[in-house]
Amino acid sequence: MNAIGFEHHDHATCIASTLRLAEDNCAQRGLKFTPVRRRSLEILLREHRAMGAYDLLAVLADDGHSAQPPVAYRALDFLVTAGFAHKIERLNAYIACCHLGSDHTPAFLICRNCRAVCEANASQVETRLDAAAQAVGFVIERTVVEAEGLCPNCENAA
Amino acid sequence: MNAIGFEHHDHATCIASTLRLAEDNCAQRGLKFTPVRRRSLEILLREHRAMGAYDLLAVLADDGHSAQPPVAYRALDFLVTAGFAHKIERLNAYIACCHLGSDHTPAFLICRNCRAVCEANASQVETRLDAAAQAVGFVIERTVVEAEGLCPNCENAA
DNA sequence: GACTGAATGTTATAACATATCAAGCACTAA
DNA sequence: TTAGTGCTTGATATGTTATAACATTCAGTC
Repeated sequence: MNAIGFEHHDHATCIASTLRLAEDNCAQRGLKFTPVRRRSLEILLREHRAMGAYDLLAVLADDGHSAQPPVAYRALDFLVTAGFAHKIERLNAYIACCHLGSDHTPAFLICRNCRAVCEANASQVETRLDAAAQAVGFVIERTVVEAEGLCPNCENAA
Repeated sequence: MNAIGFEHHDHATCIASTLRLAEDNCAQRGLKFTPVRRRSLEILLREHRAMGAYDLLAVLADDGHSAQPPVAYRALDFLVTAGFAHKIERLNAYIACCHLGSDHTPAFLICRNCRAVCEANASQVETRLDAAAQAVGFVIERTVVEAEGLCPNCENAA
């Protein structure tokens, strides 16, 4: 498991390189990485934890963008569809993907205290579920795996 | 995996016996299985798929109960806490538990077409996640496993 | 320049959820 | 028996998350 989310790292570099990755990725796929979309991803990356759509909207509004909900939801929809961000269902919130570019099935470890989110790999989990689903004739299209608890930092602080 | 949710079964008996189970369970644990709570569970069992809180509320209102949101949310909170119902995070909806009484870690197969939900067992899934979480020092308290796709019925109809 | 399609702006509203305080009701202990 | 205690319910208000619908702008291109 990769513990990005709970560990310290060079955040400025992480943001810059991810944005560049996203840019290249869009160019390759013919997607339009517009200012709002780019800025939204940047905000999510900077925050580095689950953000509500309205939290994002507030920051976008400070930038001078329109402050209407669809602005945020459209940007988020683009980012999630493109694979640049994920929705955390448990929190009704969104987070930048930290394995951008690689096709992956994420699982999330969500700290109930500080809202930090660690993106882990759920491919093994999905394999198991898939087998079970096949047994009853169910065709899985998308899987949500989210664990809620205490991250190392909050656990130690308690 | 148990395919309750996608298979036909004697529904009237299933409802009656589950209600009885819940009743006994409450008696044992000193919980109050009040009319609203009982009726809410009955409605969820009868529907047998994910229901929004406001869907439940509408039915309760038809019964003559107060039609204010807290009525539904309190009942749902009781049922979920008692283990008689589960929340489906992906849908912001609720479903009656079909393994009432046994301590279990549910996984859900959610049909995106008909909203039918099959409650499967996720204990293996959780074991894997737990190991991964321990590796980064995360303490899991609750796990959400939800797969979205097409149930056998809708798959065949397509 | 006019057409096309995608992106964005804007208004309105739907859908989901909780805070707060008052009132009722069952249990119990003096 | 009655006063107290705590849980349940009633009621009002509001907060939070999300989308429908339609107008406008803008880049690309014929």
